[in-house]
Amino acid sequence: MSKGTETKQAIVDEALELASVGGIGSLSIGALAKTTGMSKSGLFAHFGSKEQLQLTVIRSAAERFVDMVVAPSLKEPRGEPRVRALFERTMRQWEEALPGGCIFYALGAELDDQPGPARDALVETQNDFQETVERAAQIAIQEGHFREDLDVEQFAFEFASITNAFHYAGRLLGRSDAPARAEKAFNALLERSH
Amino acid sequence: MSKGTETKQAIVDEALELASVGGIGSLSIGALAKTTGMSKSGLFAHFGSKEQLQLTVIRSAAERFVDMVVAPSLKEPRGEPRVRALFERTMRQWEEALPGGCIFYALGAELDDQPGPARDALVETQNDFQETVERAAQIAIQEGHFREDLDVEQFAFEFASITNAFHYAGRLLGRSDAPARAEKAFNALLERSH
DNA sequence: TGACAGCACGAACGGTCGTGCTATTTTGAG
DNA sequence: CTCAAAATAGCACGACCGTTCGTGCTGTCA
Repeated sequence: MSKGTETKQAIVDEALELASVGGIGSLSIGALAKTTGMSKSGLFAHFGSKEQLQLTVIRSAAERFVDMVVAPSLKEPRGEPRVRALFERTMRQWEEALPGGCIFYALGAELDDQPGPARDALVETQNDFQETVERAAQIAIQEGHFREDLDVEQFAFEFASITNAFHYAGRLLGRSDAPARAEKAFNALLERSH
Repeated sequence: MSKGTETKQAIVDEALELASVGGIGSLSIGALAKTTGMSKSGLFAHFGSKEQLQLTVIRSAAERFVDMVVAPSLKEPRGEPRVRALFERTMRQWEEALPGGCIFYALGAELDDQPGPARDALVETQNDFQETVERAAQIAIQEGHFREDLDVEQFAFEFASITNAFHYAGRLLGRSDAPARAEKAFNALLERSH
C-alpha cells in the first residue's frame, strides 16, 4: 500500500469515529485535520470535496459491516443458526466497533430528508442488508426451521426494528437492560416464525 | 398574548420544521432569521443563546406530542383501545405533523452521544412517553385485555421498536409498505399480549 | 544528474456561524 | 397623547467553514 492510500485510510478510520459520534454533518475538514495531525489542505487533497469524503466514509463503514457481520454470518450453517448469527453480530458490532455506536443509525436519521449521493449510498447499504436478512430467512424456510407461510419481508422489517430499538434504548435512554430486551424480542420473533 | 411571545412562538414553529428536516444541529440563527423575515439579532434576543433556542424547540415538540398524541389517547376507553390509540396516533403524528417526520427520531440519533441540556430534555420526554405506554399496558392487564404475566416494560420496548422501524423504513428506505408492516407488527404484538 | 510524480504544507479567499453592543422602532398602560 | 418598556434592527467581532493556490519536499525513473 502506497503512502498515499495509507494516509487516506488512516483519515477515513478517524473520520468514522468522529462521524459515529456527531454524525456526518459534524465531520469538518478542519477538525479532522487536527485529530489526524495534518494540514487542512493536505487532507483535503485526498478527497477533492467534502461530499467525496462523506461518501468514502459511508462506503468504508459498509465494508466494515460486511466484513464483521455479514461475511462471518454466512459461514454459519444454513437456516436459523445463520439468521441468529446475523442478529447477534449486528448487535455486538454496534456495541464494540465505534465509540458512537452504529454509524448507520446516526446517518439514517440524519440523511432521511437530505437527498444526495450520501443518502443514496446509505440507502443502498441498508437495502442490501435487508435483502441479506430476507434471504437468510428464506433459506430457514427451506431448511424447515421456519414455517412455510412466513412473510420474509415482514421478518426483515421486525428484525431491523429490534436492532434499531436496541440502539435507541441503550444509547439514548441509557438503559442497561437494552441487550436483554432486544434478545427477548428477537427470541419471540423466532418463536413466531417456527 | 403579547407581541413578544407571539413572535417567539412563530419562531419556534418555524424552527420545528427546520429541525425536523435537518436536525437540531442544522438550526442556525441566520437561516432561521431569513425564513421568519427577521434580523439575526432581533431573533436572537428572544432566546439569549443557541442552547436556549434548542431547548425551547425540544420542549415545544414535546408539548405538541402530548397535545396531539398522549392527551387524546387518554380519553379513549381504558385498556387495549387506549394502547391502540397511542400507537395509531403516534404513527399518524409522524406522517403529518412535520415535513421531516418525527423530530424525536432525528434528535435521538443526533444527541445520543452529545451530553448536555438538549439531550437531557429529549431523554426526559422519551422516558415520559415510555412510562405512558407502560401504564396503559398495565391498565390493559387490569381490564383483562392483556394477560396477567405480561412484561409491560418489554411491551413498551417493542412498542417503541415498531414505531422506530416505521420511521426508518418509510422515511429513509422510502418503502411505501412501511405503515402496513408496522401495523402488522403491532397486531402481532397485541396478539402475543392477550 | 535531471525530470518528474506524489504528497503535504501555509496562506488566503468569501461565507456563515454565534454573540455582543448600540440605536431605533413599536407597543401598550396611564 | 405621553412615555417608559419591550421588541427589533444595524453593525461589528472573532472563529470556523470548504475550497483554491502556489510552493516545497521526497523518492522514482530516465
